[in-house]
This record gives sequence, C-alpha cells and structure tokens, in this order.
Amino acid sequence: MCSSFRRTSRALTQLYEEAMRPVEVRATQFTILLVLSRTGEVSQGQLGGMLAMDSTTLTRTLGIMSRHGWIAERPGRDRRERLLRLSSGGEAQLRRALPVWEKVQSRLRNQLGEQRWKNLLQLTNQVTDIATTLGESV
Amino acid sequence: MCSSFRRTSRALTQLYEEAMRPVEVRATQFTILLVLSRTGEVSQGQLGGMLAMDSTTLTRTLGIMSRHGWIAERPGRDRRERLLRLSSGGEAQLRRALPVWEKVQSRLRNQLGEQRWKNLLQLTNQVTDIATTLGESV
DNA sequence: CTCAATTATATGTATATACATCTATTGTTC
DNA sequence: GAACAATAGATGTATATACATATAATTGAG
Repeated sequence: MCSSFRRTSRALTQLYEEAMRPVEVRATQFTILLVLSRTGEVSQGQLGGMLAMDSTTLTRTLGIMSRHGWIAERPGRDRRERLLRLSSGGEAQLRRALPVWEKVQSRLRNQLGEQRWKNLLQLTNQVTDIATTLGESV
Repeated sequence: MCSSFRRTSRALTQLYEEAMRPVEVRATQFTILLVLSRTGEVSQGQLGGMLAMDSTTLTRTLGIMSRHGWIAERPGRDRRERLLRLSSGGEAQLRRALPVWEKVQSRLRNQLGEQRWKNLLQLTNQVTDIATTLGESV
C-alpha cells in the first residue's frame, strides 16, 4: 500500500507540476499557499499537522517561499512559535496558480469520473488518519 | 487530489519507515528489492516505468543500493543499457525486511478492512495509469 | 521561585525526486 | 556508409522529506 501510494504520488506530482511549470510553483508550495489562504494565521507546527509533514521540513520550504515574498510571519505570544500567513504577494501567486491547478485537475477528474473522484478523496483522508494514529500509538 | 495523495504518501511512508528502521532499508529501496525479485533482470528504464519514477532518479538510489551490495548488473546487448537484478545480498536483505514490512502492513490492513484495502489498491493503480497517460498525451 | 522536563523551531545530514544537459550508443535517411 | 536524429543512462542542480540533535522559550514539580 505504501509503495502504491508513493507511485501514484509521483505520477500525479509529475502531471500537476508539468502543468504548473509556467507559474513557477511546486506542488508542495502550492498546497501551502492554498492551506494558508483557507486557515488564516497558523503556527508552523499546526501547519505540519494539517499536511502530515514533519514541522522541521517546513522550515526549509517556508524559507524558499519567504524568499519569493509569499509568506508573512510574526512571533506568537509563545515566542518559540512562528505564526504564518499569506502575504499579499502570496495571495497574488495563489490567484495566478489556482486556475492552472484547477485545469489539470479537471482533466484528471473527467478521466476518473465523479464517483471514483469523491471516493478517493474520502479514502485518502481515511488512510492518512489511520496511518497517523497508528504512528502515534507506537 | 495531488495534495491528498502526497499527504497520504507522507503519512504512510512515516509509518512504514518507522517500522523498518531496525532493518535499515528505506521504502523506495524496499520497493525496488521487491520489484526486482519478482521481475528478474530488467533495465533501469524499464524499472523506472514500472515505478512511475524518472529513470535518472534511479541512478542515485541504485548507487546507494549497490554500495550496500544488493544489486547485480551487467551491460545489455544494447550497450547503453544496464540490466539489473538482485544480488544474493539483495535477496538476503529482502528476506530480512519482508516480514517487518508485512507486519506493519497487516496492522494497516486491519484498520482499513478488506473492502477498502482492495478498493484502494485498484484505485491507486487506475490513477497512476490515468496520470501517466495524461502526462504522455501532452 | 528555581531547576528540570517539555516544546517549537533551526540546523546538520542523508535519501528521494525531477529536470536540463551531457555522453555514448543506436537507429534512420539519403 | 556518413550525417543526423533518437535513446539510455550519468551528472549538475534544486526542491522535498525526515530524523537526530541543538537552542531558545515555556511549563511543571518542589
């Protein structure tokens, strides 16, 4: 199952990133733009939790995105925390990227059909939850 | 969909690799051991096709695996090709790793249930095929 | 209140991953 | 058969990813 997901993940990433190449944003970066636009201000740790991504991994990706001027941040009340949100540049980049993302996504969705599409979104979320829970329990 | 698969892929990889840590083999490497044990001798390009992985990516991973003594190779009739197979060390490593992999996998399978498990394997393969086809068509 | 334990993030290091480009072959065209 | 196009893999470079460990800040025990 792990191998299957990794393989599909590679295939999908190649497909989406090929489409996104003119916009110059990677799949991970785009996902972060989208999540931040929906959640508003969150800490790095919270963001990692939402993405099932080690929060120290985010240090590097957020560094790249900050250099592009897409991220605004301020220290939290707990001064160990970094509170992250989209800068106006980040919002602009998201507006530029979103239609390209949606376009390739709709081609995929057509091929899959509505039934399998919804089914997959649900199943992948369930697998993420189970994998996360199993990982924590041990 | 791309984000969902990437997220699930991270969660599963963390789960499986935590279990595999004592055996000292990564998810990608284990997958290659397993595929080679089933297919016998294949070229690097063929292996990349099976894994939906860029064949030049395999250059690096196979290098690591060769240093561990897990891969045997010889040039093909077409002398640009490298024909790959498991060495006896690779077979031994696979025998060591397989039960650990199966164990964590069975815990996941229990949580998911047989229905969703089979459904997911089928769906992920279909998505891989569609993504690959869409990528080639453009 | 002080010191130990915990927590949030940063840094060092290793692997994974892809693409652009390069080299050595192989295939094709005239 | 020679010149050119196509292909397999290697190498350079950039991002993605995680974990071990380090540092700074907070929390908890006494």
